[in-house]
Amino acid sequence: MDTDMRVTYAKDCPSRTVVSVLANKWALYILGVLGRNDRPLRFTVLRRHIEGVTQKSLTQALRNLERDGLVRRTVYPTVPPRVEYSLTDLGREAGALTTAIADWSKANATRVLTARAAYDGRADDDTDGARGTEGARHTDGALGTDPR
Amino acid sequence: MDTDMRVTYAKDCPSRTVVSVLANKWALYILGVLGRNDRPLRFTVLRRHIEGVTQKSLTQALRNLERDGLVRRTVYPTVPPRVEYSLTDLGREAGALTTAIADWSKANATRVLTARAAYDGRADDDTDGARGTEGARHTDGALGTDPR
DNA sequence: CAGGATCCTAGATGATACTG
DNA sequence: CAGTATCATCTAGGATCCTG
Repeated sequence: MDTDMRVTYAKDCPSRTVVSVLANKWALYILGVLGRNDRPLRFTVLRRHIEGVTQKSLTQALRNLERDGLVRRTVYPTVPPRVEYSLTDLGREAGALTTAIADWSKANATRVLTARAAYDGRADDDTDGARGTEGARHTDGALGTDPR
Repeated sequence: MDTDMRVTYAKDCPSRTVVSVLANKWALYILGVLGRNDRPLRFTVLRRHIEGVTQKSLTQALRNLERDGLVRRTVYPTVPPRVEYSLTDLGREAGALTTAIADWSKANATRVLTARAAYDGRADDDTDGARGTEGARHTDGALGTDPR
């Protein structure tokens, strides 16, 4: 009867630190790509797989994942440089989880999008003419502007 | 041999829209809390469970989840108001996945944090005195300032 | 109690240019 | 190729005050 009083996710809980790493679009995609191929991938290849990511964001996300021991970065001192990324054991575990999310997202995208459309429809109704609820809610939504 | 050329996560892939919903700290926690208790929870209770979330962020996250059909919002027209949140079937599915992530995070926090410390240690070495790699990398890290 | 409306800023992201 | 460095931007999120 005290479930109303307990704190499930305490601020200082270490799990929060880890979650905040996984709760990242790019990190999710990286683990996904790396998890699906088990072979190490090069920076550029990785980037091609994750359409729309800038090299900066990708680099940053990779660094964070490397720092947290989820991704291994191997540098071959050749010229031109060759850097390969692969999952560590830890990363493979996490990757299984995030891949599950990506897969579920793909499988259920329609259900979600339908619900969303319905919700927006309702909102339009009782918002009358005042507006304010239109399409621009999320940042990432699938839009048409071409990848560049 | 063309796995190097294929795009795994296309920009217009609907899954990306869904992932961007789940790739959110607060959404993850909400699904987690709601998933663990199967009973509907009130706004304030929910908020207590997720330490550190502001009412704004919580409201926003809940709205998005409701919009996407993952969370059900029930309003009781009493005074004072009573609003309860619970998972839909869709939300329960997603919740299972995100809870898995939260659990894994909790279970492996040490491994991650250890790797992180090691990485930062190395960085400190070859950064010499120049600095720039210290503790402030991530936003969420467990800090000491009290919840308020 | 459960938010809505505002104001404001740190940090995330994008665009661009440069380099070992 | 695989970044690093910079500058401009943008906005999610925090702090506050208000209300049905």
